[in-house]
Amino acid sequence: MQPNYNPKDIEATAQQYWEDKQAFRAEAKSDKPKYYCLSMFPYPSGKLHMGHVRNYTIGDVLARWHKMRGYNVLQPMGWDAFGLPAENAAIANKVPPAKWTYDNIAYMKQQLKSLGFAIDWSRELATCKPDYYKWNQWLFLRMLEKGIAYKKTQVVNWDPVDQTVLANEQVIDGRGWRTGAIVEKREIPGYYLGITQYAEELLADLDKLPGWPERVKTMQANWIGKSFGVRFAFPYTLDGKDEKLWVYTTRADTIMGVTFVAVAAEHPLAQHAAKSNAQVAAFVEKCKHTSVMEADMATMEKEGVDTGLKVTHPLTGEQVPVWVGNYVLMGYGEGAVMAVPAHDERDFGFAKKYKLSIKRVIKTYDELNFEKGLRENHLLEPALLSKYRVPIAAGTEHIEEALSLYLRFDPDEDWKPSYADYGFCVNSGKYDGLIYQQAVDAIAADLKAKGLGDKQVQWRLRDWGVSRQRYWGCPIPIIHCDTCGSVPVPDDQLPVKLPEDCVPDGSGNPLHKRADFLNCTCPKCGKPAKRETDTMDTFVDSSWYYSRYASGFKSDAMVDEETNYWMPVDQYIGGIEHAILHLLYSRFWTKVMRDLGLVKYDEPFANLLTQGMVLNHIFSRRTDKGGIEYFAPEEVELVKDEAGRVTGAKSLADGSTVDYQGMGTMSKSKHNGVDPQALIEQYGADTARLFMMFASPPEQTLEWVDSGVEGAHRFLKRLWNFCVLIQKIQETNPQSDDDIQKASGIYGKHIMGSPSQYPKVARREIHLTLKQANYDLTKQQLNTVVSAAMKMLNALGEFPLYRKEDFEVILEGLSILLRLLSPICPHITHALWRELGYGDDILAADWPEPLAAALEQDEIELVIQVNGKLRGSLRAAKSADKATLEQLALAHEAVQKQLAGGTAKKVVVVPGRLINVVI
RNA sequence: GCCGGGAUGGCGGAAUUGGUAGACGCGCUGGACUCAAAAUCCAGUGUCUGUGAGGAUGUGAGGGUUCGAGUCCCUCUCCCGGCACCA
Repeated sequence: MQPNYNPKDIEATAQQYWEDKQAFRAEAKSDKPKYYCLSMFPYPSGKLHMGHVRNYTIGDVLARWHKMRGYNVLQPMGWDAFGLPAENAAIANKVPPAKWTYDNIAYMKQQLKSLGFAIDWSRELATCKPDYYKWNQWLFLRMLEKGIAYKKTQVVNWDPVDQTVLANEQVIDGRGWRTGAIVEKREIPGYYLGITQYAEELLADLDKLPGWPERVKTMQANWIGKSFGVRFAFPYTLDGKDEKLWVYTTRADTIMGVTFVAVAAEHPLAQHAAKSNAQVAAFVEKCKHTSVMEADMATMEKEGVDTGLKVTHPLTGEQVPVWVGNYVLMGYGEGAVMAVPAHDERDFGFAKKYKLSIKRVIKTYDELNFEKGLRENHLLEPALLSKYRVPIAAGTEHIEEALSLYLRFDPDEDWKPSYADYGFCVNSGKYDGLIYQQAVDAIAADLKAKGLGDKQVQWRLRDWGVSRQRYWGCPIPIIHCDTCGSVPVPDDQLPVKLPEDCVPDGSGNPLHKRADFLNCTCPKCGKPAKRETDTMDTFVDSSWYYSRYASGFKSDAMVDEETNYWMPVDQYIGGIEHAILHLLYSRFWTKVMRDLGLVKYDEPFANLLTQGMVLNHIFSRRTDKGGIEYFAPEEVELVKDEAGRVTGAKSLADGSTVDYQGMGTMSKSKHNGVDPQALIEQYGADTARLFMMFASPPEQTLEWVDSGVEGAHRFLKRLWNFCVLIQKIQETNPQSDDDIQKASGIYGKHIMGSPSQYPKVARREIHLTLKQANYDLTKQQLNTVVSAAMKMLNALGEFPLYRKEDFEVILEGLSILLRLLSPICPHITHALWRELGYGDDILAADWPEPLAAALEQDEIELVIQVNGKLRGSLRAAKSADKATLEQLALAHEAVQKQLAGGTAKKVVVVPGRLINVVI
């Protein structure tokens, strides 16, 4: 055994051992229960960053832990290899995205291997390979046949200078990131996948996922957004023709408070008004430059203009003005909304801004309760006043004043959130007094009778637009023929291969210039035709890779029967940022595959662990052109205020000022990723893994700091040194108490306390800590598993070897410690397990379980509190009953001191824990 | 803005789910070893107060429930993730 811990040697040796034994190859034939452990595959951005190390170490710990507990484990790995960064790299370095991507994969694969992950590399895949993306195309064609895929117009960001479509990420404050040009909205045709056809099932099946975090299920449910409302129409006459303006609302109870209607700029009514009204025309034009992003839509200044047109209120018959609003989107719902300024915050602000009338039609339950509470109590109670936040002195009798303060509805003042609360109708004619559901029922019935509307279920979820006007993606298998229109590529001509030698230059899709790709013959009529140049959203690639891993990689089928053995994934691990889109798309894709008879499962991921993001500082600066550039944290010097908070930064290169953007996810595009390579080279993979797991629990956001790496490494060195010592003692083959004392160097020295108690205490500590660690593993709280291993080493190291049998306690404890630590630090534990002669392969060892006999104790310590404050403690027999404990506590000097001769009002005894004396 | 989550010493975090707040580690301070340094080992370390035993105070802010609140309830502040073309 080497006297010093040398991670380079032992890690290489351990990895070679696993390689030789093909230790992580998964076979679908097994008597053992299966465990499919999957970490989200990486985008090959160039180098791993700490988020990857965190993600894959968590997965590896769980995979190895299950392997040791007797499961048949599959842990695969691959590459989410299509995407925008490859094109950006091509623009910057003039290298084809394919070459850049394959080089990155090679480098990152070697990085992953050096971390010692228990991956079955025989199942590696890359989504940019034709044998993979062929099946994207094949399934897309099946969806087309079933009417799940279809074509319609989509709105995109258009950079007028580069003449190209921009991703949302590439639009900074309404301008193109490279050109600084003001971005325009453009409508172009594109393909959509009908995920809304599965909305009901996607929502309902969340209940079949007990192994998912509640927060993720809540987010998905809110995203799908099932709502029960009323769709109805405002009739109007235009150019002598009777027309209807349709809207949808979930608040039909407020319909009598409608004072205007707002339509999108692209709505036919707005378009009509624009023809004769220059003001409307100008506004419609201006709306072309508003953002397509929801976050921008929600925060931007709400603006509008009166079209001068009027529609008829379907129930009152009143004439209602029609406005164009920049906050109404043509693509969503009807492209028009009813406005009830009294009970909707957005409408309220809009009405006040443009001096439109506000009509109150709802009185809330709170108002009713408040009024009732006041009248019944006569006196104003503080609790009631504070609950309703009425600024009036408590205890007075000014009931009418309090009522007027709370009940006052004043459109001249600011909006109050309570205006949007549910309640009962007022100022609503025949509907007065009806509560929400009654009012909605009555109003829907009346509208239906007039043929102007009905109840309708609506979803927030929209169909999935999959067309991307980009080169580095999976080609959409469509051929455009002048005679036959859009024709699907026949199955036997799949895959439509993407040429791998293009170099994008930022001005549109290079496929447009590739005659060899573009020109083809129409499969229907045989005439010359053009290929579709749009490629698929990369979320398509990641929507089914898990089922491909789990199958035999057949060239003649998307998946095979093996997928039904491994699937669903038993543990999926990935960043919380994927909580909605990726996970929802994957669930949808699985259900489509199931309906096509390809797979037999409804849901792809049985258990989900959402890893917290690894954050680092973000620094950026505007370029001369108005675009944006990012600086890596190592390129700048922080500027801090007196409180030590980061306020800005300076470039180390030229001392110029750089903007501080706060903390954010490590990413290639923001240049704030930390490469683990230096860490691995200096300290080894085990230290990197240990530190990452110890830093915080998996689900928690982690702000990157590397202080503490030393500590993790120190622990491994201490462990190594301790094992060296133990091996030396072992080699002396001690036969007596004297032998063991001589070997451990305590012979003839005085030992404090009673040496016979030490092994018992240490052994209990080991088993108790193991119990906690095993429990933490089930909770996937891995940072405290590391603490447990540290505690065990502390316990073993503190304990003097006095009797011959004490050495057995050490050997037992050490075997527990090594096995517990092995999923986190597989290399060092592999080496030590063999060195100390426990066996050949720690992976084949049984997982340790705490022994009841080691945990037993007959006396326990109880805490004594007086009025909930800690005042002392006492030792009592484990079997002592409540009355005995109460007597002991009352007799305790600390309690006597507090009582000062008085008597206790009450004594609370919590068995095994504490006694609280109330005086 | 909307949806979801978070906030505990100088720092990362722990707390058996309402029962001893600060486990474990980092950092810092002091000491041992050394010609010296590194490494290693030992001791201390929330804050205030006290020579000391001790006392007071303390889990983002404010209020509430309880014998007892980091944990439950209400209100607020700040931070992070997502918002449909980053992946």
